[in-house]
Amino acid sequence: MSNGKKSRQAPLPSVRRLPTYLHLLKKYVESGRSAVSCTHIASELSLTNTQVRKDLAVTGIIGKPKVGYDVGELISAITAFLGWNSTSEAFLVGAGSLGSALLGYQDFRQHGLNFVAAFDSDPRKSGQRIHGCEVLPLEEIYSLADQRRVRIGVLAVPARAAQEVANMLVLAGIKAIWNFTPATLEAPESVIVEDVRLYSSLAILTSRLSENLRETK
Amino acid sequence: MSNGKKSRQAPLPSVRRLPTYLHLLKKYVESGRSAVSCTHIASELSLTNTQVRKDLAVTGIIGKPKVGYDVGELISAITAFLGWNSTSEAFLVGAGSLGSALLGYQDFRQHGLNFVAAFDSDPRKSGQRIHGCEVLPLEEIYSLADQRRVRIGVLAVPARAAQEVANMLVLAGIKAIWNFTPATLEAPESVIVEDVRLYSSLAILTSRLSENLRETK
DNA sequence: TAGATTGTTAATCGATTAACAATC
DNA sequence: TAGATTGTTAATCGATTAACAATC
Repeated sequence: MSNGKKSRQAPLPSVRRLPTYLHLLKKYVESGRSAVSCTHIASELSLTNTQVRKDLAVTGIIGKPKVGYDVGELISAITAFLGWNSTSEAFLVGAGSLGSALLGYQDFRQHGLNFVAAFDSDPRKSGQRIHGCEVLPLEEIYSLADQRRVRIGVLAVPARAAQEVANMLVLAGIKAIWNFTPATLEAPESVIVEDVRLYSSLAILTSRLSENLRETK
Repeated sequence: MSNGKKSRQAPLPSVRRLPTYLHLLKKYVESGRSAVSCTHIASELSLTNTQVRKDLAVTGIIGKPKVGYDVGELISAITAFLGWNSTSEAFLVGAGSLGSALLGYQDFRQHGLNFVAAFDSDPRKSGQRIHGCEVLPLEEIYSLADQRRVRIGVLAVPARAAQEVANMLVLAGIKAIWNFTPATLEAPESVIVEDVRLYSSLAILTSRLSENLRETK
């Protein structure tokens, strides 16, 4: 039952590591380095060279034995693979302090994300501009999503409002939701939901910390 | 060569999921539910019941066949396991918009993190208060870290300053670094480094999105 | 009691790591 | 040429899932 368009999905752990490689490679460009080997990247990031090689392979890059990879080519390959060579229009929902901070990330535009408007349920925020982005009442999501072809919704509302706002985004035709709330969202199969899970990261930190403290006691 | 204090480390993926369970359980408390089964949690979060059971087991909780787990007990067990039943003093470094947003997260105090001061290299920010937290010049890290027993450093500086500030935190005797920058940090074995990796999350989102767009074309 | 659920052992799956031939 | 490095196949490792006896 071999399906022709299977296209061998890249392993998620590999995709997650690609931005780290990209960050390192950009430093190399600044320092004038033009080629780099997996061995070198691996030792820099405390990984194994085989892992780096496999990760880079998912982007389709081809290296040269004995030389390694061309830094510029590698940057292009990763950037293209991640879809960071073009931008998608995005809405921010929830213009609180986290939301405002996200609007201020100028770097997002170089990483596929272009905020075209922000929304907030608080009427006092309507009409304000945050980092150059206009804040609008929630209800205007629908008309504006139509007008601009907005693909991404960034969710930075309080957890209890998350599902309701997610529903609105889906209804507005958004293709992907970047969820900064701790809520687990329900959405149709066709809509991509990516959870940031800040508290998962904090959980790792604090559980290891309290483990250490127990040990040294 | 069996080492008595091996203590069978909990799998990281399990630890990452615990906060999600906790979030759900707290909603149950509000709605008055007092017991819950793995099957129920699993269907709510689109996981398998075996996975939920294994995850909960790492906290040491014991359930009752036919009944499930007591919601209150389960909340206590997860909270204790993650070290969220007490707080550690924390420094924020980098009082930009992201840093300010983090200082505003009141919820962190319920999750083991208590900001006692913020630091920024910009002298114009010194003396300001952000969400009740005083902003101090970077150099004062050392004296203040001594004074309060500060365990956690939260890094929200620009990537190019990350390593330098991390070094300062280590020198100041910090036990764990929560790294919001995309930089890969070097630190002694004994210091816990937990990376938030916002761009890894964004990479998953945009790569899946551009994959979808290619398919529908 | 019957049936749902726990706790645990075994099977499966996927990612990481090791090994090695091909190459410039 | 010799040696470092790539690309790829095989072995290992750990996490997820399945199976099932014990239990209230």
